[in-house]
Amino acid sequence: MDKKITINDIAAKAGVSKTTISRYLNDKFDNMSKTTKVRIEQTIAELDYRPNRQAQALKARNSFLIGVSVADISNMYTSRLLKGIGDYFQNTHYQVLIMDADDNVDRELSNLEKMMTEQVDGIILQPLVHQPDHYQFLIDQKTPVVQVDRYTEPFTWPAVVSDNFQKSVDLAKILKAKQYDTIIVLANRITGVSSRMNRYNGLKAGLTGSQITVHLIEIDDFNWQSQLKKTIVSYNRTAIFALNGQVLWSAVRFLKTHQLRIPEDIGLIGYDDDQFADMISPAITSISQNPQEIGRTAAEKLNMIMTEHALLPKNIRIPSTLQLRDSL
Amino acid sequence: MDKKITINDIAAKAGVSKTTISRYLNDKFDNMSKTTKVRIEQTIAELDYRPNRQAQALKARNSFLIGVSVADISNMYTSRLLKGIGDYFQNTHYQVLIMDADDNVDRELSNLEKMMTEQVDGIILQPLVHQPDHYQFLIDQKTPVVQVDRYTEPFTWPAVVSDNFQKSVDLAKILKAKQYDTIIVLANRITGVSSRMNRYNGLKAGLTGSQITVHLIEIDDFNWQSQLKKTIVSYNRTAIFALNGQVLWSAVRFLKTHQLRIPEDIGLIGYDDDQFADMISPAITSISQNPQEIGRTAAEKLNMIMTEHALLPKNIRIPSTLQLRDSL
DNA sequence: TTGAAAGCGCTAACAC
DNA sequence: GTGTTAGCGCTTTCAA
Repeated sequence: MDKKITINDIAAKAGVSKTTISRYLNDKFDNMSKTTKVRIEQTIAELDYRPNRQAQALKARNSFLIGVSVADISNMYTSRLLKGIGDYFQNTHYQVLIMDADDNVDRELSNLEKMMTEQVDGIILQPLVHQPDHYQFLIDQKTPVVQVDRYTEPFTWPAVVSDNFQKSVDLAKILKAKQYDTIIVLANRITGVSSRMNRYNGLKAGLTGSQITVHLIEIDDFNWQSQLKKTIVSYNRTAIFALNGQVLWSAVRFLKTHQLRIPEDIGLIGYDDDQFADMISPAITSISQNPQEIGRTAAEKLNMIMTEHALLPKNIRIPSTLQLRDSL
Repeated sequence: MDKKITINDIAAKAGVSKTTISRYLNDKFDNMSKTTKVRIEQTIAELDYRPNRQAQALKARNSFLIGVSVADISNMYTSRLLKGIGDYFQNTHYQVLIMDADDNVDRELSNLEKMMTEQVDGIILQPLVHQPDHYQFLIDQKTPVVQVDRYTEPFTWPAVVSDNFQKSVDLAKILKAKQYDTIIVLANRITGVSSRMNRYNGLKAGLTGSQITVHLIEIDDFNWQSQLKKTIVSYNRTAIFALNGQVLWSAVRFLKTHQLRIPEDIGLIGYDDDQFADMISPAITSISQNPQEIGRTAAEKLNMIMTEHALLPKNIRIPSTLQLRDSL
């Protein structure tokens, strides 16, 4: 690698002091002669000089780095979330440092530690843990944080989330109208994940007063398949509510394996993955979130906190939409 | 935000010079008294001090930052690629700066410029453009680069890719055995994208000597649907070869809309998205890549170049697998 | 076993 | 209109 060109090289070559170069770099042309400006411009172009961001950051005492901690980078929800975040920061002077917790609490913590040593100016966090004191060091450092998809409780940082509870209440109405007697909620471990809890609790809330029973089955349990089978055979009209895209596809695969017909033998409704949900027969009724908008909004809010010390509401809810198709 | 704790604060509180603190931070305990070490340890814990990476980077003259430029962050291939890259660098002292070109050449260039000002130590690039001189400034700066998924030509940087050409040759054999008379290759614009070119050319190469004709239809063309329809009706036994996951699903949707049965009316084979490919009826035969391994390997190779100035082969091919299902 | 001092690339207060 | 100088937080040489 060549020796890097620095501000001193430019100053020497252009025959001015580095202060003047710095002024040029920061658009302070008020008191700069046309000739100087042009000469600096040429020199920079000639030497293909780029100011060193580390040095600028050191001086400015902030890094212009944003940390983004996601639960698992390898699913569609996350991809679209990151698209939204990236689109927003694209037009700012912030760079985005994305870290994947891989659904591992220790790794998440280690990632957040790394972000702190990188001096990130703010963090967008999809928390793995529900208790905010787990993130005590972030609180202590007073780092600006915006949560996405889920939140910790009691309130610590604002969160941009889907309208999970309300949409499940809406869903409950439909389920009642369709005369189901049992709903099986199929999910990853829901304890401590606010989005999943809200979907589950919303459904139960919407169902109160009806005769419909709700069973929760977590696919992290080794015997979820036998649990599921047992529950299905015990009731007449059953529907499965799959709390996210990956679980939805596990459910579809399960029903296919056991040759259960949708919706004749069993109803099915899922979250996410709507681009595939209408691809199979029958098309799956699903609740479609807007992760890109969640990401964009979270980025915008974080920027507001960082630049204007804005005070935000606890929750900002981005609407999702219930896509009625043929599986209920 | 509180005043940040610096090495000086620790030095003052621990009653030693910052040199000693620096030694502690860099594990240089050879000549350090036990007492000093313990006192420093306590002071750091007490003040919750974290060394400033910008300052370290400035001094060390490298940033320990890796730039990753992806064509489009919002698809499964990319997610899994990033998972692999992240997993590798997780255990190093490098951080990963991911930037999304959003399939936009200008934005890609702007992203790469930003990476350079961030002083990244190396770049993993999924190039949008085939001509290396488009990336001339990276060449001039002698930045270590490893390409993924695609490559520029003539040779400039090593690339970690799927065995695209060979797998298409294999596919051609199957297509011949199944007595198709026409293959429609459905793709995004293939010019300048080496992976797509290799899939297309591999198919043609494998088909030479047979009577089978090959049609290329690019779904970026506004009238691709009518082109596709026209081509299908002109032949007897036609199969569609969809060159990536997104195109595959466009094809499935098209066939569904036009009520064409797979494989009776038309054969179908696709790339990627194998987790959904066996979900629909009939299950779709597809070529399944290993993007996570591509990412991991690229990261590893880049690290080798950066640390040992390793010389790498032009191409490192990660095997993909042909998943025979029911759509041919 | 430890410290003083210089310097990484940049910015900004102050001077002229 | 431009330059001198100090300093951001850290590492490292040289000296003690």
